[in-house]
Amino acid sequence: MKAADKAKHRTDMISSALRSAILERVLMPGMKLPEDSLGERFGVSRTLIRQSLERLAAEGLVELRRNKGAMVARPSLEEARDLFELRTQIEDLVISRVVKNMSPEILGELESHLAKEVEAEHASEPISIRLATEFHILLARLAGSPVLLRYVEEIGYRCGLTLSLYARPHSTDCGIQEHRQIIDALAKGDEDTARKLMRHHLTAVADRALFRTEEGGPLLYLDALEPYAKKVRDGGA
Amino acid sequence: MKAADKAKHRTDMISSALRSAILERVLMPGMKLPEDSLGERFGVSRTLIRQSLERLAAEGLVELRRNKGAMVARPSLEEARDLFELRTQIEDLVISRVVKNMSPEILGELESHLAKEVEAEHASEPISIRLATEFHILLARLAGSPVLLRYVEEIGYRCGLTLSLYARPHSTDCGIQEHRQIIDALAKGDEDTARKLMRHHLTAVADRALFRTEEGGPLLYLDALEPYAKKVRDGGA
DNA sequence: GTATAAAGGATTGCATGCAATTTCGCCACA
DNA sequence: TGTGGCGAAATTGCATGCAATCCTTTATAC
Repeated sequence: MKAADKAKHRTDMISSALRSAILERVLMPGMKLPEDSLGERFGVSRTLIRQSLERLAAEGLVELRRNKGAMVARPSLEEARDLFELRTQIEDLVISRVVKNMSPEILGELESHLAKEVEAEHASEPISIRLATEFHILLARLAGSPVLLRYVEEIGYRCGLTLSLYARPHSTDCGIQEHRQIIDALAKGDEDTARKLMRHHLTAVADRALFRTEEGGPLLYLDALEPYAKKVRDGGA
Repeated sequence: MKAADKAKHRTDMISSALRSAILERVLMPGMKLPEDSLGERFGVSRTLIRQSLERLAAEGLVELRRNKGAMVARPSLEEARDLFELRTQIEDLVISRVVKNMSPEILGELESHLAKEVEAEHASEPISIRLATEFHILLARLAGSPVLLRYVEEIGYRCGLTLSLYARPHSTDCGIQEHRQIIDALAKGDEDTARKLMRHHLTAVADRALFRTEEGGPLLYLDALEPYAKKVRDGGA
């Protein structure tokens, strides 16, 4: 039996690449995602592209209109509100589970991630946004419930997408300072404080998403996602 | 523009049919789901079957092992516990939202569903199980959050699947009496009581799933799902 | 000049074909 | 009799082809 039994395969890699491209704002909301062009760029046939798009559609990152192709989702303000509200409640569940599971290893993982965030603070904005999102996902993983993890991932991704539509450009979208405080509260086992901090943190992020840019209709598809495609074609991790 | 713009299409219908078959215990956990046979039975090609299976796999109803085909999921006891715990917490969120949205129409929908449950009480067991599951889903719909609805659906389905693995056969899996009480509490706007009742209700269901049947390996695929396939082939709703 | 209709091009929906992988049966051999 | 390996059958992974649908452009009528 190969060690690569759990090898992620091409569909997974393509999905990940597209997801990253969306979250890092290389693919903006409203952009069309034609199967042919994507297939050509990733070096696979439409079959795999279609699978990936359907997966992303299930996550709410892509809109899939019948006979009219896929495009990066453009969540409405109403959906966005719903999403952010649900997010605070779901992450409440995460917090209480992480407090219950708290251990040195867990603390270590959190610290290690925060270090990465600090390091990337002055790097390119998309990367710091991604790391900020991944902080929440790491927390969810540490909560120990696979299903909860999936939900936090999905909500987190969709909130990220929403921010790229509605948030003002220059917001440091997730305060590193706030992550710091949350970790400290968790380390002390202070569930209540951690909860409050998380709530405040998420509310702050949501509030920054208040006024919209009102950018017009569907943009044209941009093929500057070469870096994403390359990884997939090379079969790299 | 056709009125049938939102026409559910074949993949949706097949997914629904398979989901029903799983929840109504026509397809038991561990059964193999070969693309060919299913395609033949539903009158479509493997392409659509594959799409459906992937969708169900995303919901956790189907396990999809690489190069080894699909089978009805066999959730472990650990997963089951996780699922039931998460379920009570998620449905807490549902309760408080429904209380906030309470209105005569909503009450009407609840009553109307309960009537169906009462009517089917002495009908075949699979149908009453399905109706019981749908009570929770109806509540989630009335909560007004599409994402929350999806999560409740998924968790509910998976819990239903779990019950078909671990629960004793003759349990009236969801007390109609308990649904009755929950509706009453909601009607009075008594969030706390409704929450407690729901918690108790779900715990009761989960507890019935304590001792396992320990049925062996993967069974053989049964093609007695003709009724499900027929609807799909006829294009009926 | 505007509006409507028809033709052409582009894109998706679905089926099928071929190669790769796994599984199962069979036979040899200890 | 039990075990190991080899080969055929079954099944999935992926690509491609054709038909159906939608969008765009052009031509024609008012």
